[in-house]
Amino acid sequence: MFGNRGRDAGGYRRRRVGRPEGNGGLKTAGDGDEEPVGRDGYVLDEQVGFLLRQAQQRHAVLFAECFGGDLTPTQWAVLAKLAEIGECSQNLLGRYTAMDVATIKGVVQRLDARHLVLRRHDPDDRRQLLISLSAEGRSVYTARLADARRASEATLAPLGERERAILLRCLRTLR
Amino acid sequence: MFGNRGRDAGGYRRRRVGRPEGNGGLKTAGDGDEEPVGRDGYVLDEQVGFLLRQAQQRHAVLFAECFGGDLTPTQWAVLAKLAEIGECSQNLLGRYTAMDVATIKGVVQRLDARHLVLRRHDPDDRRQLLISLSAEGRSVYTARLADARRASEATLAPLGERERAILLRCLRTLR
DNA sequence: CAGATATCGTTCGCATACGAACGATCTTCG
DNA sequence: CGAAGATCGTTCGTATGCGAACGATATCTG
Repeated sequence: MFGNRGRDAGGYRRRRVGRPEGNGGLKTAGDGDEEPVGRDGYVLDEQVGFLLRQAQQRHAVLFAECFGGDLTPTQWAVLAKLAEIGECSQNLLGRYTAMDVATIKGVVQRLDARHLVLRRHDPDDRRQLLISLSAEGRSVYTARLADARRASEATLAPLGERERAILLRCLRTLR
Repeated sequence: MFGNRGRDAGGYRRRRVGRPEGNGGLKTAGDGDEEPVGRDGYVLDEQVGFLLRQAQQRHAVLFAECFGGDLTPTQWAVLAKLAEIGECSQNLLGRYTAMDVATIKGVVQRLDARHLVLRRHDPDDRRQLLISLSAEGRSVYTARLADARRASEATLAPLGERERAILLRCLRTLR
C-alpha cells in the first residue's frame, strides 16, 4: 500500500524532505578515520533528537495522506481527547494534548471556526473556558477514527510486533 | 543532575506543557469497559504520533537547558552537518538536515545574521548558494560539542543501554 | 540549436510550538 | 475582610515546518 513510501515516485523528483542517497561524492571533512564516525565521534544522524524529528516528519506525511489534508495531527489530538474525556477547560485540554497555552488557543480557535467544538465560560469559575465537541465534531471524530488508525498503522508499518511494543514503551518512558 | 526533570519544581507550578497527573476525577465518557481502552479502542496516549511529539518536546527542553537558550536543535543540526561535510549547497544541506527548502532558508538566514556561516554563489552553477561554516561558526561548533552530547545523553537518560540501541534502531527504520 | 523538463532559491500563507508579559479571577492565609 | 500568591486565558514575538507558486538557471532530448 505504502510501497514506495511516497518518495521519488518516478522520473521526476518532488520537492520534499528526504535523505540524499549515499554520500554523493562529498568528501567528509576531517579524513583519516576508517570508523563510521564523521567528526569527533559526533554524528548528527545518530542523535536521538535528530532521529525523533525525522520520525515525526515521516508520521506527519502519512497522517496527512490518511486524512486527505484536512485535520492536522494536533487538531485530531484535540478532537480525540475531547471524545475521551468530554467537556474540559482549555488549559487542562492543552495539558492532556501536550500543548502550550498559546498553542492550544490557536488549535481550538481553528476548530471553532469550523464548528467542530463548542466554547462556553464556566459559570463557577469565570477564568475558565470550557471546550467540548459539537455534534458535528463528534461525527467527524467517528468518521475519521479509521483514518487515525491507518495513520498509526502506516507509521509503524516497517516495524515488527515486538519492535512496535518496545518503541512505544521507550517513547512513553522518554516523555 | 536532571533529577526532578524540570517539572513542578516545588510549591508553585510553572507554565509548561506537562501531563496532568492521574485522571483528576474526570469521568471518561463511554463507560462500561474494564479494559484500559478509553473509547472505541482508540486511546490518544498510545498513538505513535502523539508519543513522538511528546518525546521531541521533552528533548527540546533538555536541549535548550544544555545549550543555555541560544542555538536551537535545527540550528545546531546545520552547524554539525556543515562541520561534517564541509561547504554544501543550501538545497543539499536542507536534505542532509531533514529540512524543507523554506525552512533551511530561514535557519541559514538566522545563522548568517550571527556570522556563524558563510554564503557564496557557486560560480559553476549560478542557481546554487553554497553554505559553509565561518571561523566563528567552527569555533562555536567545537565549543558546543559537549553541550550537544549532554543533550542526547539527558534525553536517553531514563533508558538502559539495550533500550537505547533498540530505540535508535527503530527510529532510524521509521525515518 | 531549441523546446521540454528538472533543479535551485525565494516568497507567501498557514499551522504548530513556546517563552514572556499582562489583566482578570480565584484561593489562601493572616 | 484584605493582601499575597496561584491559575486562567490572551497577546506578542520568534522559530520551525511545509505546500505552492514563481523566476532564474541548468540539463536533457530531438
